[in-house]
Amino acid sequence: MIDTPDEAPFPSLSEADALPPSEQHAQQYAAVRNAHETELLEDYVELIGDLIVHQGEARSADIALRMGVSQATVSKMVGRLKSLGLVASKPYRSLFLTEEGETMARMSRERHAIVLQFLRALGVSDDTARIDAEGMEHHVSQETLDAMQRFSRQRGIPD
Amino acid sequence: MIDTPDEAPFPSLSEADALPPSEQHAQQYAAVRNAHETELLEDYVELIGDLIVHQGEARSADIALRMGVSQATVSKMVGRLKSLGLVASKPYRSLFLTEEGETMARMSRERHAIVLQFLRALGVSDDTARIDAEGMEHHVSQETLDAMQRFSRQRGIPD
DNA sequence: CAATACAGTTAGCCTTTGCTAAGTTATTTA
DNA sequence: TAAATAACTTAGCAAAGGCTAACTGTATTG
Ligand SMILES: [Mn+2]
Ligand SMILES: [Mn+2]
Ligand SMILES: [Mn+2]
Ligand SMILES: [Mn+2]
Repeated sequence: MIDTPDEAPFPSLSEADALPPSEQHAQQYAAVRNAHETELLEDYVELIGDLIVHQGEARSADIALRMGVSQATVSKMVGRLKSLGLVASKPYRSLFLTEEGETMARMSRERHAIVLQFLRALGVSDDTARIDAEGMEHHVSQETLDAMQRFSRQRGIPD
Repeated sequence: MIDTPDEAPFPSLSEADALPPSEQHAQQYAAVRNAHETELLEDYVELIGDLIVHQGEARSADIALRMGVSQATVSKMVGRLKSLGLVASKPYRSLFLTEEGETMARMSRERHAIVLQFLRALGVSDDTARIDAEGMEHHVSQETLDAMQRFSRQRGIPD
């Protein structure tokens, strides 16, 4: 049997980091699963809000086009958004955000903008920054957002 | 009908950013959907590799504990990993990574480490950095990884 | 104003990712 | 070594998020 000392004589530089305690580890994954539950809702309400601002109204066909999914998929998702009280609409008519939907949209938009600006300030190209921000935004805590904002303000491109 | 000028006389400072062209916008969301398809696979192989290194073997019960899911969920996922050729095992025995699994685990682990180190270098606390890195890692392009690594090396905590 | 085109919905299918409950195999210990 | 415990698997269920095909309603326009 190979001799396994209780404590290494000195820590090797190439030694891999130890695993975190399992409860903490589990919490990491739980936070990710949690984010996944609201991600799409956030992107939908954000997009609906943006369409209302930029095009005057939010129509399912536009959402489908911009999301890159079928209209049927949008229709089903809109049903879910309505049942969650985030969106209001009459059959065959365009979409509106409820108060709650507006709030979620505003928060998502702000968070999205912070992440995007941060990536640009880091030196990432615009196209890549947009792609990465679309996914990263949902996995960024307030603490990290604050750090990003500090960084952007300090050495970022103005505006 | 309301008069809509072809071009605004001058850009307002508080004007919201225009929406990206719809094809580009759709590509952003497509990239996120794409990342979601491999995310869990990456976390599983990474964890299996880590367990083998740190505990000598990877057992389903450990994975379930660390992932924070039921053993049944792990069992089903392991079936998928095997069918994808990432994992090998005999019924009721512990798990091994195939060559392909090792490769995916190594890449995931490296990417994960870059993101984690970067967040710490940005000034984010360890606990938060771990949580955010677990989700962000799957949505970070090579270009962004490079930028993160540059930043960490330049003003990061050494090691 | 009728025909057509466009927009929205519904039905039915699939995959992924989770769960619980019940069974099977392996390991530990009395 | 038999019983008990722990580990693993299987079956069956559900929700989320995709799809296509078929249908219904709205808007345009000849
Ligand atoms: Mn967004
Ligand atoms: Mn997004
Ligand atoms: Mn990881
Ligand atoms: Mn992860």
